[in-house]
Amino acid sequence: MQTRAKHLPAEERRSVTVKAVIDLAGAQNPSEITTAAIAKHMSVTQGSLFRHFPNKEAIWLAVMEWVSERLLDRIDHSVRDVASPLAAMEAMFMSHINFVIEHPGVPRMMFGELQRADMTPAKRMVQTLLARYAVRLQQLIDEGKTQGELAVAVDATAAATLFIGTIQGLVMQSLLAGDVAAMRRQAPGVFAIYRRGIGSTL
Amino acid sequence: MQTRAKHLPAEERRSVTVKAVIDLAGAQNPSEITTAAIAKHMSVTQGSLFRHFPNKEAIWLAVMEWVSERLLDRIDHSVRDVASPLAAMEAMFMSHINFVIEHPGVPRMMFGELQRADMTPAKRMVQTLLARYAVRLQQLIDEGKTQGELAVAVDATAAATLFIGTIQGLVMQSLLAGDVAAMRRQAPGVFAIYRRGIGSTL
DNA sequence: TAAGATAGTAATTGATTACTATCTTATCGG
DNA sequence: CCGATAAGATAGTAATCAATTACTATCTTA
Repeated sequence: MQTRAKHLPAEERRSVTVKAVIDLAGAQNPSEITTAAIAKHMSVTQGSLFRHFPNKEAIWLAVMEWVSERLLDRIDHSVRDVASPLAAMEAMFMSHINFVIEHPGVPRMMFGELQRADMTPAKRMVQTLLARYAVRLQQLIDEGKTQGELAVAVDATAAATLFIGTIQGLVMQSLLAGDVAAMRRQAPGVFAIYRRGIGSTL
Repeated sequence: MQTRAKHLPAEERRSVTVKAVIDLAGAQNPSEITTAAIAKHMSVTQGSLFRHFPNKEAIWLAVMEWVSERLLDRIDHSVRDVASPLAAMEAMFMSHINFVIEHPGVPRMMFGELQRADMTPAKRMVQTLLARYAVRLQQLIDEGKTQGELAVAVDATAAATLFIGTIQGLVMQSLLAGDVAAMRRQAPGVFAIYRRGIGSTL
């Protein structure tokens, strides 16, 4: 049969490619995603991918750019109009969790990219994303301390590391259970412990 | 020149192979470690590996068996003779961190194995390891509650998830910084927040 | 010390990988 | 409506992968 793939404008095709990679990463080890698998998932021949990307690395870079924009947008939007720093951190946490539930492959891709030995453009993009993420966290932590919501004695760097780790722990748990939605169930309990750990009041 | 590799007993050669994989995993994405790279790292030809392992998967299984034994031994030993459950958890945490610092590839291998789509023997071994780990944690948490060190209101499952996540967060941070030893510096601060989050007293 | 068992090498296998050259078809501006 | 061009298919490439082969060196032991 073999129907020919729909003729898409280049930009749109690139966007579809990014989406395909994110989909596939939700079901397997991201570093084992082949260009053939990507092409198959979007009903296009393998060779045609290279009409829109110079090489595979460029595909990964595009994916991480997509992730950076969407994730930062999401958490920024969730934090807006939340006066309390602690409540803002919780909103940031939950919106991040929701993002991961929608795109379970994302944390795997980021972790996988970070452990590359060589410094690829995609790896640099992940580092930049996490740096920006950390800036937002530090800011909220500082505000929380001055407003008295957070214990002044709290190590801000450790608090930021643990915030990320909290999410990583939930991701690991969802991998273990083979159930992504388990994250949403466990998230409030986990954050409650974290909040208690940094909060000023008991 | 090419000196011939030393003639080793099979068991010893398998042990050397496991060590080689763990070494390599500390420096690159574990899922991209080839049999050729393993062989080269232990100064043996690629094909000779298959004298001692039926296939690559069997090598991975052996590695995860090694990890399971050593890690559980380490944490069990660190917990022994510590009366306070909370102090025991801290000892467990620090010995785990030390294990990871000695073998930075281990958490990457475990995470990578967990996200395999198919159920490989190695993946099952990781699941078993984490299940045993969780048992030990739950036990300490329960003891902590009965002894009054831990807040009874704490969600035990969430506390276990966060314990693992705390370590994952430190691993991620060390990947970002490209500095494994950074884990040891940050570990106490991170655990302090965790302890405050589950402890009964402020 | 002869002979079998064990552990190594070197070369090659088919499969799979990212990538490319060439041909074909769809889309769009004048 | 037509020609230019963008986007697709087809069919290759060299490199690399895990695994296997035929053969050799080195232990072990009767």
